[in-house]
Formats: sequence, structure tokens, C-alpha cells
Amino acid sequence: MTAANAQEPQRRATIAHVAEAAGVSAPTVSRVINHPASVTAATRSRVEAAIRELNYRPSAIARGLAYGRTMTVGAVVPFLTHPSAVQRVRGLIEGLRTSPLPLSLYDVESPQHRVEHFELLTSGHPPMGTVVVGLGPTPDELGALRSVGTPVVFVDVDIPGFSRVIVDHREGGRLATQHLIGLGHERIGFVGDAEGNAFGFTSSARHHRGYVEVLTAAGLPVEDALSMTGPHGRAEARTLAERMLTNSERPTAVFAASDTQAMGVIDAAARLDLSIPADLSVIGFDDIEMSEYVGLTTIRQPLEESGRRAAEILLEAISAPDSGAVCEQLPLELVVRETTGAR
Amino acid sequence: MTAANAQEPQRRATIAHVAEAAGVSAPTVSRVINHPASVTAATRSRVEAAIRELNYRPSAIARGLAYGRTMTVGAVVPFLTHPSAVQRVRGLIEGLRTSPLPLSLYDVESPQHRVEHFELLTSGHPPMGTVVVGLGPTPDELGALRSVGTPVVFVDVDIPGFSRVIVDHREGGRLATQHLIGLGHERIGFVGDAEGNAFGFTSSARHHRGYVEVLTAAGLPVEDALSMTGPHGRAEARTLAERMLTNSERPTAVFAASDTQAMGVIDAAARLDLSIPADLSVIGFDDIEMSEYVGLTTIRQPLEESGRRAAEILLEAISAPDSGAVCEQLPLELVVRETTGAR
DNA sequence: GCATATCGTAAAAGCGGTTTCAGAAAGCGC
DNA sequence: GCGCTTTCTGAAACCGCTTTTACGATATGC
Repeated sequence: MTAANAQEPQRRATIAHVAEAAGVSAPTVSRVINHPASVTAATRSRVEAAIRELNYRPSAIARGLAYGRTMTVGAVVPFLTHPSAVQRVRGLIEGLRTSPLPLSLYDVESPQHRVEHFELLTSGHPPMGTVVVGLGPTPDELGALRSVGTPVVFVDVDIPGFSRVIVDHREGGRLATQHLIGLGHERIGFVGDAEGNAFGFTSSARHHRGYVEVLTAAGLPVEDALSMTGPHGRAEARTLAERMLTNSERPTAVFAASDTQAMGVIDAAARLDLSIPADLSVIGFDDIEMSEYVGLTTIRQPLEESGRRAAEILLEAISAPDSGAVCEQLPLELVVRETTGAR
Repeated sequence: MTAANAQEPQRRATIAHVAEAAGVSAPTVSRVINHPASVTAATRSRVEAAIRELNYRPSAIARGLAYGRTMTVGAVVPFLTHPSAVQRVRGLIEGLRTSPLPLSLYDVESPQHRVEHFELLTSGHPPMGTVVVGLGPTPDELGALRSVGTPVVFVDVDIPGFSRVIVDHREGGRLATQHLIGLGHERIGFVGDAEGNAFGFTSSARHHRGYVEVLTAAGLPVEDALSMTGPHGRAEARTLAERMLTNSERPTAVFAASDTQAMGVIDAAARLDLSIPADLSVIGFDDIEMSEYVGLTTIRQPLEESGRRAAEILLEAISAPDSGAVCEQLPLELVVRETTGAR
């Protein structure tokens, strides 16, 4: 027995083996698995026994080929290694835990990746479902996505007609600015992402809009010199902030469009020997994990939950293909810690 | 033209279409893609033109079925959402960036997941390559893994005969303990993972061994009451540490087997109004991202690099299947920050 | 009791590739 | 220019599963 096992390298059972063992044909086995109701109870239990007996698992790949899709959930995530993206992916994984579909990750670090991955997702064998994080797709991509007939959930992108999990970034910008004004600040800077980036990110621009709205409403001037944008990143933000802070009339508070950028602002302050929050208040956006430890005041968006909800909505859509698009708006919350203070 | 395009939903080109367009047979197209040398230059360029013309991309899934493997890289990662795992996954993604193979993630949170995923990886259509992080496989699993014939790279598990990327945990334990002793501490506690956990993690036990070695060598007593183990986690570590620290003769320093656990120890100290490092020195292991911000002294292991190297080794093995197993040991480094001080 | 509707299963075709195998074409020596 | 070997290409088989189609077997009608 053991010898026999050793000889034969445990060739995986196929549907044909099961069929033979159960004394039925392959299609019947397939039916037992996919449409159990269409098979007599007697046959079914015979087949099920054989399946158990042979420890049979249908090949996801063969099944995918026949079915016309890849048996995975695809996730396109720009800058997958950024802390906020990581948090969302955590949520995705959480939300997918009940499903047998593995998660295939597609990192996007350049426009090049972006088109490659979109091609993949809209290819002849698209994944069972797709989550797209943060990328504003072009009309072409949108059309392709729609025509594959496989559900898509967007996260942090508001695209009518598609399921999506979003937050109100403009409101976030308002919340942050309001907080600063409430503390008595009047010269408030903004550090965010450059607009017109190749990925279609718009959250930073929305934050800025909220920021402008609140400043204007409070009768405070909106100075161009106090709004700086550049590529995303902590170091980049530091450079920007250093420039802003060495200005003759420097702001007493800065709203950064992301916590990562807020860290850069804090770095800049440290370099310039400005103490926080005495000399400079800093508020971020996201509430990435690190923020709690640094004591960063920020606008919290439920990153992990966004991933989880997206996964749940996607799984739902996979099992009930014709349910309409759902739009879920998650709440934002001001989290006051130690980097903001009264002027 | 536009109308025609709208009509026909842009059916993806298959190998047959390309073959027809190039006036050759399907196998020839396949050959052009997979064994270009075996095709005349003239035919080849004709086929290549057709491929470009039709924007043809071979279906990964069909190809996988024919080839007997799934066209992905699989990664089995226990507690995928833990900070250290996240760092490694980052490295994996980095290292895989040059490859067209997407990364399929298999999170392991329970023994149940573990067997499921191992089954998947050793199924009829295994992924092109597999990375296994931190799980000590059973002999059975090992045999299965070996017999699938697809390369495997272990990370943080030292299994002779398989490629692996490891660090010397025992040495890490020594380093940490030495540091504490060097600061004048004589009562040094240890907080780590319970042994015999269902996942086969052994790093904590190795840290402990190094710890015992150094204590013994220094002529310091090894007290059972100062070594506590339990389930992994910050909260769990806090509980353990609270117990240890409320002991009549409490330690003046604690070595935690991971940074996460070190955070728990710090939490416990805060609760007991012990100031760090004045009343208690704490050293961790890993150097997760957060540690820098918290100022945690720790033994740094190159988490991200471990993932990156694993990916590189795996890709190498995929392209040159018969190269032997490689074992790469990554360096450990003491990083002194603010949580340790002289007694 | 026979013709007819219904159900359950099997046979066959296809998903999109790759590989084996055999035959045609080309290259070589004489 | 003939016969041989060597190349290159196409036909066929196959990977494992699903779905459509067709048929044989029951159940139903009268």
C-alpha cells in the first residue's frame, strides 16, 4: 500500500476518475457540483461519496477555461505598498475570507502597468470579479470593464453605474480646515498631490476644494503660495513644506492631503526647528496605522472597511449577477491627537 | 467602423484568429511565442505582425490548462495582515514586478486554511512557483510540495533541500539579550509565542534559546517566572507582561520576540505607570515600520528584502528549473532607539 | 395497453492553448 | 539530378471541465 503510493506520485483525481468510481459520466459529476438539484438524490450521493473517497477537487483552471473566466478575484491597486493601500488590501482579504476565490493582486506603479492590467482584466478570461482601487478609468477602460460582464467594484472612485465604496473627500477637506480654523488659525497651508497625475487620482483635489470652501466661508484669504502640490510621497511633501515654511509669512497650520504627506510636513518642521503644535499645527488625512503612534491629528477614513465592504459587495454581485450597482458612502471622522493646537 | 466596433463586443482574438491572419496554423503561432528559434524568420515575422495587428494576448488560463500549471505565483502567508507579513509581501510584490505572473495570496489564519491552501498548491495545476512564509510544513506537506515539481521558496523557515531565505533567530536572541546585559540589566524577562502552535512557528523559541544562552554565559540565572509565552498579539503580550511586571521581583528589562509583542509590553508598562526606559527597558524583534516612529529598540531583520529575495530566487528557479536549492541568510542588526537604557 | 410528456443521464462539442508526430520542403553529397 | 538527411510546418490529440443536445427510461394520459 505504502509502496504503491510511493510508486504512483499521487496523481490528482480528475472528474473522469470520479465519474468512473461512481459509475456515472463526467457531466453528471459536474452537475452534482454545480447544479445539485438537477440530479437524482441517489446518484448525487453516490457521486458525492466518490468525490470524498478520491478527495477530488475540481481544477480551477480547467473550470475557468470552460466557464470563460479566471477563478480569482482581481484587485488593481495603485502603489500597493503605500500604507493606505495596504490597509485596504487587508480589508479585501478579510472580506474575501469566506470565499474560495484567491485574491490576485495587480500593482500599478506606472501608467504602463495600468493599461496592462486593465487589458488583463478585460481579456477573454476575466476574473470572476474585480476591485479597482483609486484609479479613475478612462472612458475606454470603463466601456471595456462594462462589456466583460463580470462585476466590478470601485473603491474611492465615484463612477455612477458601477458599484463603489467611497468617502466624501470634499467634506473631509472641510472638516480638517474647520478644525484648524476652530483652533484660531488664519494662515493655513495645504500640501497635496499634483493634479492631472497619470492615475486619475482626485482625492487631493477634492480635499483642496473643501479647504478653499471653508476658508472662503470664514472670510479668510486663499493664497496661492499656501497651496502646494507635487508628486505623492513623504519626502516630496517635506520638500514642498520646507519651501512653504521658509516663506517670510509662513502658515501656522498645514492641512496635508494624506497622512504620508503630513509626515513629510512634520519632517520639514523638525528640520526647521519648528515645534509641533506650538509653532505649527499639522493635520493629515487617512488615519493610517502609523498615525496613531505618531499622534497625528487627522481625518480618519475607514480604509480597512472600504476594502472589506468592496469585497462583500463584489461577492454579492458575483453570486447575484443582475443586482444593480450599489454605492456605499463611508463616514469620515476627525481624530484629534497631538499635532494640532490653538494658535 | 465605430458602429461595427460597437456591434461586435470586441471579442478577444484567439490563437486561431492570429493563425488565420498570418496564414499559418495555430501550433505555429504557439511556437513563435514559446520557441521562436524553431520557426523560420520569415514565418515568424509574419506571425508577429499578425499578433501585433490583432493585439493578441495568449490566454493565461488556456495556456495553464495545457501546460499543467496555473500562471501565477502563489504565496502562502500566515496572518497576512500582521505588520511583518505585510512588509514581506511588499518585498514579494517588488521582486515580482519584472514578471508577468500575478501574485495570488493565500492567507492562513487557522490550521484549516493551512491544509486547504497546501492542497491547492499541490493540486493538479499548481502555480508556476510558490513562496511559503513562516510555516513549518509537515513531512507530508513537504513531500507533496516536492513532488509537484514546481519550485518553492521558503521564507523564514529553514528546510534543507528547499530554497529558502532565512535569518539566524538564535543569534537575534543573543544580540538582544547581550544589548540588555551590556546596559547593566540582570533581571531580563522574555515574552514570546507559545511553543507547539499549530503553524509550526519556531522563531520565538529560537529567540528564547539565544536569550538563555547569553544569560547562562553571563552567569545570570534563568528564571522560569521571567519567560512567558502565549498566543501572538499585542493585547496578549500586554496581559503576559502585566503579569510579569506585577510580580514582586520584576525584571528591569524585557526582550519581546516580536515588535508587536514589544508594543504590548510597552502598553503594560504604561498601565503600571512604569516609565520607559527609566523603569523598564524593552527590546523587540523585526523592526516593523511602526517601530521607528515609536522609537522602539529592536533587532532588525530585513523583512521587505526577504520577500524580494524570495521572489527573485523563485523567478530564477522558474526559468531554470534544475538549478539546485539556494539558501540565503540575511543579516540581523541591532537598532538602538529609545526604549532601552542603562539600569 | 399504447402513445405521449417528463425526467435523468450520457455523448459530443467546445473553451484556447501546447505538444507529439508525421509529412512536405529544403539542403546536402555524390 | 537522385537519394538522403535535416528543417519546418500542419494535423491530431490532449489538458479537465461545462454546456448543449439527444436519447433512453420512467411516469402520465386516455
